[in-house]
Amino acid sequence: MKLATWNVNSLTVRLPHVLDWLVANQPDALCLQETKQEDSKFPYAALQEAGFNAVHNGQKTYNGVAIISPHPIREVHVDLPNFADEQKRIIAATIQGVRVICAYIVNGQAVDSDKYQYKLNWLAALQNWVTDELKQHEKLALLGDYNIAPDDRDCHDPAAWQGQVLVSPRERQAFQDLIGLGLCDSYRLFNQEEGQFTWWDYRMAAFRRNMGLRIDHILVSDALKPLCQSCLIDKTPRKLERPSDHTPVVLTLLD
DNA sequence: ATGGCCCGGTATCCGGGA
Repeated sequence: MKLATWNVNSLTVRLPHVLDWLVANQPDALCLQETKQEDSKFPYAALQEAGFNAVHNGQKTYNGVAIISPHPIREVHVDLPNFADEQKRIIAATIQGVRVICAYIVNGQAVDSDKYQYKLNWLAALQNWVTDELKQHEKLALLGDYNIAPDDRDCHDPAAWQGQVLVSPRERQAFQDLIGLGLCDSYRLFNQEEGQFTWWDYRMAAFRRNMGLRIDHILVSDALKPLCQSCLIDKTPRKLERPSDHTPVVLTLLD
């Protein structure tokens, strides 16, 4: 089984890349973030033509999440319960017996901003909800754009980023709190290197210079951990014309 | 040569992303 996550930074712009990637990689589930479109604009027909079902929780201009799969998509859930939020950041579904949660975690902008506090509150609500989901679904994967680089290894210049949003101690603690639920960072099961990134700024030739962050993650429950075969960052789409600034992360599990 | 972006909206810049 192959699970993947990709922040596409507008599905309207990136649909050709997504379709090409789906055909080439044939994932069992692809989680998208930042579709930036209402449900009525979501390209169900184009995906169907390529052999994929999809569910979408979208809004105009901002945010928006989707799960795409060639299999039946069951038990669909949107948004965090007990957390009033206009922003569309969560969609979950059961696919081939695995609970797949697609999350677009808040960016936070700057540690002294209201958006940072919203990020921490949102993460606390996520923690509560995932706790409940784990009680109901032993095989669970939490995929998405976390907007958190968990460790200094996951940042191209830890000294320059010290204390900034995306690497701040409180955000990293929230990430570790998720790990504490019995999840693990599947990428780090296979690779301990620094300089392994999933996002590079569009500016400053950051991709060519590998000035990036590892902020897109696939966390898996204890029941899935022994089934993990590989977890890879696919830089191919980042090299295309008009790329997303994020690139896919792909986890392969034993069936 | 060390750095100069990209997206949507209804805009001819601005807010947001990270």
